[in-house]
Amino acid sequence: MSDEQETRRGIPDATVARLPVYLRTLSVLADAGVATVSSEELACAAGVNSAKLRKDLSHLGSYGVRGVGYDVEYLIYQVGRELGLTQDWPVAIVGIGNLGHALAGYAGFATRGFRVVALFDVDPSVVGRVVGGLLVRPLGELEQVVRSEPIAIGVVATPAGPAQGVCDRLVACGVRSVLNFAPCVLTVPDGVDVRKVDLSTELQILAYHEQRKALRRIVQQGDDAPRARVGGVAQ
Amino acid sequence: MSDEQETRRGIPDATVARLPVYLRTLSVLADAGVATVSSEELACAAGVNSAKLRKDLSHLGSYGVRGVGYDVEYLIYQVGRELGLTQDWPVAIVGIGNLGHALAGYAGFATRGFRVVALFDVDPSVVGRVVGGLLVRPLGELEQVVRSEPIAIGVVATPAGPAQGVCDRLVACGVRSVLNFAPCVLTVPDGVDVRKVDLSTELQILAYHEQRKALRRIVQQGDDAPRARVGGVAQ
DNA sequence: ACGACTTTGTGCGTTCGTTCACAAGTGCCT
DNA sequence: AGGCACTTGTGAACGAACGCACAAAGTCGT
Repeated sequence: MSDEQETRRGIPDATVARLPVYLRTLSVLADAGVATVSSEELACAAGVNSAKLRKDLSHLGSYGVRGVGYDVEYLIYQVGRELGLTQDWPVAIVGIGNLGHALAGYAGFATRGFRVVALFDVDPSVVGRVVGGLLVRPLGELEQVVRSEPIAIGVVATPAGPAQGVCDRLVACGVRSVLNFAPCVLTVPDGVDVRKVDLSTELQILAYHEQRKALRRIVQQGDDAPRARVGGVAQ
Repeated sequence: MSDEQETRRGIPDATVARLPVYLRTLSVLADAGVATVSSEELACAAGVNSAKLRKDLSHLGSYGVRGVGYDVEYLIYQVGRELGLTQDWPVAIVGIGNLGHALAGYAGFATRGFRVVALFDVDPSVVGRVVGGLLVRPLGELEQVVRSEPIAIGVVATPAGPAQGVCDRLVACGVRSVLNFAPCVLTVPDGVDVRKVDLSTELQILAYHEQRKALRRIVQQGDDAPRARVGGVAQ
């Protein structure tokens, strides 16, 4: 695929989802003083197949050197640039409960171009307090603040009930990317991206596999004589 | 595919990942007093294609009635059973910082068979405090506690540094499912499942798409003439 | 300068997931 | 009883993603 096409069409979603992992792995290597890394080493550290890693990186361009590997610093720069981390992304968090509190103080935000610039809540007992060095504002000021300081990404950390309403208001203010921690599906117009982070969902997926593993053990025990094809069960 | 095969081989990962969403959507409907729902309605509420929803549900069995739809209560029971939510899953959280604090108090845990039974931290200023009704224990007691009250799922909410060590200790105690909030890749032996929740990754994915949208707007505006090279981004 | 060795970038077959489209089944109304 | 309107469950086509395997391209030692 030509570079022109690549730029126009974009990178496969599956690849984009892995780039942050590569980036973090690379940062660890850089901090350890590693200057060059092969796809095999990097893939192993990132927990993926090396061919997949190479194909992923090839979507960004040809930044490797055959027989040598990738220059760590240079690759960090290229991946970061592709992800848009060379820019500054102002973030607003709505809903400063337990989770919002944790998010406001999360160091990971600051490290990579993300800057929390505003916190909002409806609860009068929370409004006015300072969390993570920022004043918590009443939700009513959302429109005004977002207009004065353009917000790129809105984080919804409210309960499920008010989440859609908050999201609608964010979108109305021009926010086109939303990170949703509320346990519900958010509906947005075309051109707006939503990603959901759901602790409960993850736990339930783990529970499914856990149940499966328990079941398999039982089958294995009681399955001495007849049907011996226990080995074939594994994924 | 026969039911026998289905039970043995399991349900596709992509389907398992959506079941919790269906379950929550169904619960909302049930609370609203809805007795019966069609695949089209449920799919819309859950934000997926109706054919996909039907195929997903068909993996659990034939629980729909043609011409009518699905019985909400019955489907809730079946999905919950498939996910293993009829059982009780004891959960331990390691790392009671901002995030661990939020997790310990998260209501979503309790609602569906998950029961937080132990909290651990290394920080002496946190150990001994009561969070979400539970005493925070020193990390040294982990082995002892996990043995006396079998833990099904371990939640790692520590910084990246100690995460792998904590994970290893959990696995050594017999924990076979880990939910990882630390920004790093956890390596575990076969038979252990790990799922990662990463706020920073999600933000970076949003940033990528946000950058893309911004770029596209620029191209659209300045693309009257021949098409100069798009922002010179790729090279 | 040259050959042996290493590692990238990618073409290709395979697997997994999504979507369409429709036959088969169900309830309702006449 | 029979026809009609509606909905499920699924075969089949399509598309995305994965991983193997290898040629191309580079380094390093002699």
